[in-house]
Amino acid sequence: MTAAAHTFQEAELLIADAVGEVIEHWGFRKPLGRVWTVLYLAGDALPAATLSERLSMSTGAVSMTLTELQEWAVVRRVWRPGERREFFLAETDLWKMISKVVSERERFWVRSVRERMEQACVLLRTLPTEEGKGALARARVLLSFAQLAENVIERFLTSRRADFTGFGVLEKTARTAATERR
Amino acid sequence: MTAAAHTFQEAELLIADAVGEVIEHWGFRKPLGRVWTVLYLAGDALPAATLSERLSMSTGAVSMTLTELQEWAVVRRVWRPGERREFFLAETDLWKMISKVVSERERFWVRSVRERMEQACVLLRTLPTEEGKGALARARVLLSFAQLAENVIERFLTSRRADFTGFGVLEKTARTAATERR
DNA sequence: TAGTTCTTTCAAAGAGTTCTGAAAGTACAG
DNA sequence: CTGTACTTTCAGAACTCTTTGAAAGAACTA
Repeated sequence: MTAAAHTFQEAELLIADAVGEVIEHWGFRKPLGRVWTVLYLAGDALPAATLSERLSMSTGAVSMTLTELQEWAVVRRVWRPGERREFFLAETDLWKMISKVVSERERFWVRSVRERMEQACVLLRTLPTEEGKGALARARVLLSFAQLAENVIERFLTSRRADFTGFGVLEKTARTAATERR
Repeated sequence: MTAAAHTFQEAELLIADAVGEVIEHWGFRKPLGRVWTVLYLAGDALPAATLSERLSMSTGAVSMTLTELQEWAVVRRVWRPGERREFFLAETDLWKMISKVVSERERFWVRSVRERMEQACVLLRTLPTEEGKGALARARVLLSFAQLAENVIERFLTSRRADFTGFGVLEKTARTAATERR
């Protein structure tokens, strides 16, 4: 292997593992982030064997991971004329990917939390005791937090990027990237 | 047990489990959320035995959970004159709690992700190949996302509540009860 | 001091999750 | 149809995380 190829794979692994952590923090398995990252950085479709090699994963693990990534529409399968094996290509629109997960997973989850809190408030309202009244007041605070979260998600999904405009690193940096100085 | 007490505990468990899930989603153990919730809803200090009873947890689990909650300054220990056992009281300022976690945990974590991405970009800059240049461009996109996240966190911590003003369920309902401003 | 009551600790059990790799499945070429 | 190349599946292994409960510890009382 050339020195350049070695450097490339070092950087690749560094980013793959970082993304793996992020994605794990978000409730997915680490390998999903790692595999997606390798495909994303490649900028081109790659066969499963390459992924297995570069990330030291078994064929089984790669296969399962690619299946899951395709279910989330974050990777897609492509055919190469003349090639027998299949290639995999990463989705590149990050906002689209994030929206999809928020919309298909977070949304229902937060709603269920909010609903259970409402249900609990209904129960607490029937209580005449001092303890019951106090608990109701506090339960309502928690409920309002759940509602806040639901609102934020709803707005995010309609506005496509919530109110992150103004935090705007993206607008500037994504193009020029004057960031890594060392 | 009276009917009212039964209703109370049903509601309590409903909320405790919902909060447990939320907190688990946020990377903590479920029992932390459950125990905190019981204390919070009680609005008063409670002995460990009560928690163990109401949440069906072993004494050991309750003790460990309370220790962790105290480390996060989300519960504190209270001494009652004439009582031999100790009582535990929930912190009620939700924003304060959230800020603390973001500040002491998320902040460093996101920074480490961003740093690794910068490091990877530095490596990729040295590559003359087409593959290397393309990967660098894409790595910079990921880096800018990490920077965005870091910015959001930073702003959240300085503004105490990010730009959630305008999503404002909280202004109506919660402010009076939960959040006394600083 | 000894006795009582409550709390903490931690080794081991238990539960849950993820990965491996061999075998089965699929698809294509000759 | 048969052989080859590749992919998927899934039972079991390996691993991680959590909880239990008994014993040690601590704090107070008499």
